[in-house]
Amino acid sequence: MDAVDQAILRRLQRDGRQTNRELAEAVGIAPSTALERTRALRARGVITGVHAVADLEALGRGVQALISIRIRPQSREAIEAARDSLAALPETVGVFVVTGNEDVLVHIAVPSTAYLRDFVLDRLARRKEYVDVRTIVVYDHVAPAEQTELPADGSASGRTSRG
Amino acid sequence: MDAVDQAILRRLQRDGRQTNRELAEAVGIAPSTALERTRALRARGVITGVHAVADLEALGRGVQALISIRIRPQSREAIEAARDSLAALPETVGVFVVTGNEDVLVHIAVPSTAYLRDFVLDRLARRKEYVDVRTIVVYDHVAPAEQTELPADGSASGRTSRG
DNA sequence: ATTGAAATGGATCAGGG
DNA sequence: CCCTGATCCATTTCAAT
Repeated sequence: MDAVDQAILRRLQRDGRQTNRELAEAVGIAPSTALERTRALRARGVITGVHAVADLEALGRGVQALISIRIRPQSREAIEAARDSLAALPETVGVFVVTGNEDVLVHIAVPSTAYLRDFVLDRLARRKEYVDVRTIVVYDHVAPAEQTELPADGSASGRTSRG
Repeated sequence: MDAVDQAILRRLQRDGRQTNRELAEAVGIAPSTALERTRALRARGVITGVHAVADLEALGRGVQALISIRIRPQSREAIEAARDSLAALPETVGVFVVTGNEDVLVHIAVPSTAYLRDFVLDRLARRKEYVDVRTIVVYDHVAPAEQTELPADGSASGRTSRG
């Protein structure tokens, strides 16, 4: 990942549909080179895909929630099964498998609070393998499109050690 | 949003770089029509953008966490300022503004647990306006690319009322 | 690893159903 | 609102550096 790769990645995260020519000109290389670099980023698994993003409000899903769940039994199999089954629901935006008091956190977006209630009560709380189902309403969710490599050292201001 | 719009949205969420021709053939309309439909989806705000997605592991950021924070004062201004300031950090993958005991939940991805420690202690816990900073490690995070409209009624199996 | 040029194929628009 | 067909332009390949 040299500076050119980083610039390409940054620009494609911002706009995944810009033409290869624009991209090449913006980063100062020939179109054929830009194409090869971009392909290499894909081949190395740095770029996993290019996706259109839909606005959840525009889809009539203006109510968002995070639902924490403990899975029983607390085995790898049960937790992975829960993760996949929850991720497959059309209401689901994301699933986190986490440490702490809960095992998974499900981010969902639904049309209304009535829908939210039915979803939680009828589809989650009823399952014997999901216990301690707790709902947190999400007022707002922002997700920066640009994800970059990080400098090795995270402390921009003030380290633990001084020497 | 008729069936054609939904099919277009679904396919562009899966692959935002497929050609307009492929798209048109897949959904069974002419390329010019597909172009117009796609533009309309953008114009209506259903499609907000097309973005390349980077693999956090490949970026050397294999350690993820969710950090819950209470904001003080608990005013709109303070919470929105915190949200924007947290979203602007290069470590941040997403920020949730939530109900409950905490005000915001920050999803971050960093290179190591040492980095995580420094980030939490030096960059968050030091701020007087962030109180009750709690870290949950994320073992796994999945986010389905496809987000669709939902049927008006969420209870696929078993309703509260019967008649 | 990068480039320039040639050919293949897609985006786009006008005109008509 | 949708399609057909023509033009223009981007993508892609490849030989050479």
